[in-house]
Amino acid sequence: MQRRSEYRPRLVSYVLNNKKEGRISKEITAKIKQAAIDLNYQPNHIARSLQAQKTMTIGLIVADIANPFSSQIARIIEDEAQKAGYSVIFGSSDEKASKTEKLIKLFLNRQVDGFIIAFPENTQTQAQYLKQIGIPFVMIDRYFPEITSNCVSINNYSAAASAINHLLENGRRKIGIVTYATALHHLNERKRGAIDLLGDDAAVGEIRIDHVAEDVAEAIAGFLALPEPVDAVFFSTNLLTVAGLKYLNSLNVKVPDQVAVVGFDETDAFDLFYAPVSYVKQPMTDLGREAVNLLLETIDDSSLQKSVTLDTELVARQSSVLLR
Amino acid sequence: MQRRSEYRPRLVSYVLNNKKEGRISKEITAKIKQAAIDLNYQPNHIARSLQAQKTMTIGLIVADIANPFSSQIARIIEDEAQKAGYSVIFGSSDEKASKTEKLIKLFLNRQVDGFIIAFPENTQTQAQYLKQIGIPFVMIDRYFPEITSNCVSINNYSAAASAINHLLENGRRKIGIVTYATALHHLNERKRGAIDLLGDDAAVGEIRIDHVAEDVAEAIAGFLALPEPVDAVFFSTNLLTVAGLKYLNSLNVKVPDQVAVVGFDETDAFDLFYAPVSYVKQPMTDLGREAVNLLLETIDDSSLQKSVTLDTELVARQSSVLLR
DNA sequence: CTGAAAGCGCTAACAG
DNA sequence: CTGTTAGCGCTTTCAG
Repeated sequence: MQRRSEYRPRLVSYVLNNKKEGRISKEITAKIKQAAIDLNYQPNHIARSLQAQKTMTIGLIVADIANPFSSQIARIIEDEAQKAGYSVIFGSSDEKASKTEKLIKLFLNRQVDGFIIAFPENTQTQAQYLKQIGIPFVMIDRYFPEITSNCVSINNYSAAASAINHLLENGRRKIGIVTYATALHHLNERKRGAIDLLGDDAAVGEIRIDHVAEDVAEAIAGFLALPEPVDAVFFSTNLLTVAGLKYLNSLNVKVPDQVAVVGFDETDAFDLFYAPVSYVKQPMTDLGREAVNLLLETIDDSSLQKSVTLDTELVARQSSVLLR
Repeated sequence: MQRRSEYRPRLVSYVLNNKKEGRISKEITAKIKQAAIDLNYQPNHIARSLQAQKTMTIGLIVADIANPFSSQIARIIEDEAQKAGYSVIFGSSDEKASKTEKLIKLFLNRQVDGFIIAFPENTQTQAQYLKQIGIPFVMIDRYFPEITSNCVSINNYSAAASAINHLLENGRRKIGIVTYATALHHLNERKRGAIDLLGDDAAVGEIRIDHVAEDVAEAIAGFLALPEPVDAVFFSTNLLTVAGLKYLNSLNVKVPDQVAVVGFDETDAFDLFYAPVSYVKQPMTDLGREAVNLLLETIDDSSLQKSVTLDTELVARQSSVLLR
């Protein structure tokens, strides 16, 4: 941890950067390297950051790092960033605009080189602010159609449509859709993708994010009490899917016999359900990788403006198979 | 983002620190604060860190941030750290000593004020090194009995014992134990807590961490092929529990009729299983909170040496109820 | 090729 | 009360 050496000034720069310019004789090079090892020299990244105006740090803002979707993405981002020498500092927004704003300020003060953010509702201002001050950032998962900026997301509309089509092809007639009551565009695209295929036949339950269990129960109870009860439910989110399955269990409704189910995102819970749950699988690895790469490109060329849209895969299993 | 003001030098220090010493007249105070707002002054945390020799950053090293146990802990740590003005930089060790070493070096270079680490196997050297250089750190979840240092963990021995006792009380006679083949002390304590109650009656399966599905299947198959087949299985980890349940499902073994199950740690999957799974519940919030608090205390007083051991709770549900 | 010096933005110390 | 200065550890620049 100590430094102090007879060669202070350019030693560090040399040892670390192998600079061509200002070449140093081979013997002194060796001597310096040896000295660095002997003294267990450890560069002070902070000092370097201050002078370079670059911290090699990415600020990651997710909804909640404890949510599997967020943490899986975080893991990929960690790995991908690390390959390029970047570290990741993270924060959870809890879907709150105010927390998002605080985290952005904080990370900005900490001089992160760029952001990867899953923006909550009503944070257009924050996105605009980042654009305005010209700091590199990429929106992941969520995005604002009215703000053109770097963005990595899935094709939400067709992802939902594929789930509904699958249910229709498997003989389901009356399909319930469970989604959040939200202004989040990506979720509304999922809703639209589903409804466009169903028209008036669609039953829609809109769940308040802070009353998930309660509202999901109410929505499904409503679906089942319809004159023509639903024979399938599509959930637009993993949390909603889990909540929905719990409620169906508590009602002793048989999946898929009475109600078929298609969920969104992957979780172990889907495998363990007595009828393994069909779901829309997001390309997590690609999402994370593309986000980091796009950010790094933007750090290099701040004028960049690119949108990456990835396709999903429908994993069909027992929870939605054809009725016999 | 720009600074530049007529009051450069002590403005910043004052505005930010509200220092008592070197008091400033009220009017100039107001003027300075106004100027800070007008210029949208944002302190440069990096510069401050360099001079203060303090980054207000905690390095968190977990096994894998994508694992729910890690990410739940990370979330608590984030919140708790934030209350004290700290940010969290994280890395996943993948249970590899080499990755752990790299991350420690990296975070050290980045001048973190302290570490919270879930040490993998064979990283005693790393822990010793941290002790030796005198940087504050606390071990979480995992620890080395031979290294006295700050540590927050659960009482693994009695946690496992409580699970076994519960199974015995519910009429189970032959209990299988599924755990990792590992040098990790906390897992071996769980094993010991279980075996001490069972003696020769225990059937033990030791799973290689990189062959979980395969080895779990083999272990359980073995349990069931015993002259006296097991009527219960205790899993020492959430990943093992999930793998075990999947395999039992594939065998069409009925839980709890044929085999009772107690798992470790919580996950949504346990709720959705047709027989909600009993499990040893770790006090996640307390674990995270204590870890941060202990670290902060150690940052204040580096001579501190404290071990916090927390108790677990057995959540008994249908997967292990009394046979009728 | 190698020393010396400046400066990144901040805070602490020391004079006015 | 307020202005000036030095220095955190690094890299870049400018002289030798």
